[in-house]
Amino acid sequence: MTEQQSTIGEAIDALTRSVGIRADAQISQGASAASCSNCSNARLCLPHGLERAKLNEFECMVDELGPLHAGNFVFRDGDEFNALYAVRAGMVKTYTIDREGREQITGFYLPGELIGLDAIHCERYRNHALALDTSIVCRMNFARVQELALRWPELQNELMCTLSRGLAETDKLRGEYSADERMAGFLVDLARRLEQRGYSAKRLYLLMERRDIANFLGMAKETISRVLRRFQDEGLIAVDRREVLLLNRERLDNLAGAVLRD
Amino acid sequence: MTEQQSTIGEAIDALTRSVGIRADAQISQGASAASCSNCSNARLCLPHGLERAKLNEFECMVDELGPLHAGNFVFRDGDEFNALYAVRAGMVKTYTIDREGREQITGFYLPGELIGLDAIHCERYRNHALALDTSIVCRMNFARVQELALRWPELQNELMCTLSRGLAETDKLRGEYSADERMAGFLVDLARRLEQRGYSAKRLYLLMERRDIANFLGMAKETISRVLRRFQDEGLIAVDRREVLLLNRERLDNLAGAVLRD
DNA sequence: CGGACCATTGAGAGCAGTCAAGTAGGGTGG
DNA sequence: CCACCCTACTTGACTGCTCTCAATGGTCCG
Repeated sequence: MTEQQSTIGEAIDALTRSVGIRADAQISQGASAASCSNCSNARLCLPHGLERAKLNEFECMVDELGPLHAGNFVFRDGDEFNALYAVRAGMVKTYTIDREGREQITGFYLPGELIGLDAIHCERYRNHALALDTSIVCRMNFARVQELALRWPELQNELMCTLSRGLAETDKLRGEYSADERMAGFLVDLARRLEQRGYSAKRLYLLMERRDIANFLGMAKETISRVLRRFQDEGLIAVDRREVLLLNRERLDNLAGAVLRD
Repeated sequence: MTEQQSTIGEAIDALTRSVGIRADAQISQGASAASCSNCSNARLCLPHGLERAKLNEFECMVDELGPLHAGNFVFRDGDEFNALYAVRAGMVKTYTIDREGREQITGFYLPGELIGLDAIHCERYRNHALALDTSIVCRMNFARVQELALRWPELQNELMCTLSRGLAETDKLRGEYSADERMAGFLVDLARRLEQRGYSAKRLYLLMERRDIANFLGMAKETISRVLRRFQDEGLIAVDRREVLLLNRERLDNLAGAVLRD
């Protein structure tokens, strides 16, 4: 692995160094005890709102996995469900493969976001989860999470709020939107989430390929190209391969408004 | 209100009679203590899995509201969130109105299904909930549900499973499907849910108008008409206004397969 | 009977998909 | 270091599905 080009990639390198893991280590997907107390994502993640003592107890049941490299799986569709995963660094995409072999991307996950919530109600994961870049994830045994949630009202509440937020999010994507609206919605949503995590809200590095974005948004990859080009011609953004600069956030927000409904 | 024409309507009448409420009462939207122990939806609803003693305690905090008439609101977008609602009888649709005044339907709810889950993470309901037919709903104070969920692991689990199931459901609707696939998906989904509740899986009475179905599925109402007609011409269904007979379930399941992903 | 509302049907337009060709990096091997 | 290839991306031409607009038909009411 050579120099990282992405802001996210750079951040991962910094992070992995800080926890004493070399991002370019060969096959080191070992598990080690996590430290939620020191994690900068804690306020966005499941243990959000836990007081110090509880946080210390909570992190005992969290294992840090990684570094995963681009293309490594966190879990696969059909695997037995027994843990939620939180992204600690990097980016993970989830997707299913239907009977006809067609891929359907269900989400892109940033640090602090939980993966596997949709598997709680059955015993198996319902999609593949794949690292898009060098990533670290935290495994949280769900049975133990549930035990703690019985003892700590704030944890129970956080879990339910996270699930509820997920429902509200996906509700937004109903309805028919133009390619422009979808694309703007995607960019603005990503920018906001990155901003929450302390990254630049103006400069996005898309770790996924156009085909993935297209699939996620329900359009053809050629349309992604065309829309990005038009956005660029209109001065909304500047595109250089996978790097996107948001130049006119106001108009983008406006376009995205229909989709994101805020 | 004259003779009910729908199977659901008839069932509601029967039900409302059985609980001593006249369905055609004028403005009787009073609340009364509910009886989950005697409710035929219990196995599909939140108290699913609770033993007798707990069920008795659970139902103490449940209020039955109704009968609501078609067009009555259960709650409105922006109302303070403090309770989940379960449909006891009838059908409820939920929808939002965006800044431009456009309606976006987010769901149709059958007996035993929970409304308001997406509001848990904020203090306010995020959409309007409106009875499509004479309906009875059960109000469950959420703070008290949470208290009970702390004491009863099976209730906590049921809540999380319900939320998780909701996430998995909405994930299915991602992706781009043809008008035919969407329509078939809608019909098959409805048939399955009615079947679970003991209604005919072959004969559907659509309580909502074409415009609502169109909106929900992200298509034009004219397209709904055209697809239904074509389905009829091809012998898949028989349509008489809002009544739909499913004649070739296998081919419908097949068409729906892409959308429902089973 | 007339009005309101919903649904159907037809004609035409447009957005986005498909197919196909061309471009550009990035990586690999000689 | 260069030639080559592979993959991702872009761009163009054409097609087609579904939308929009508009007129008509049905049903339920008063």
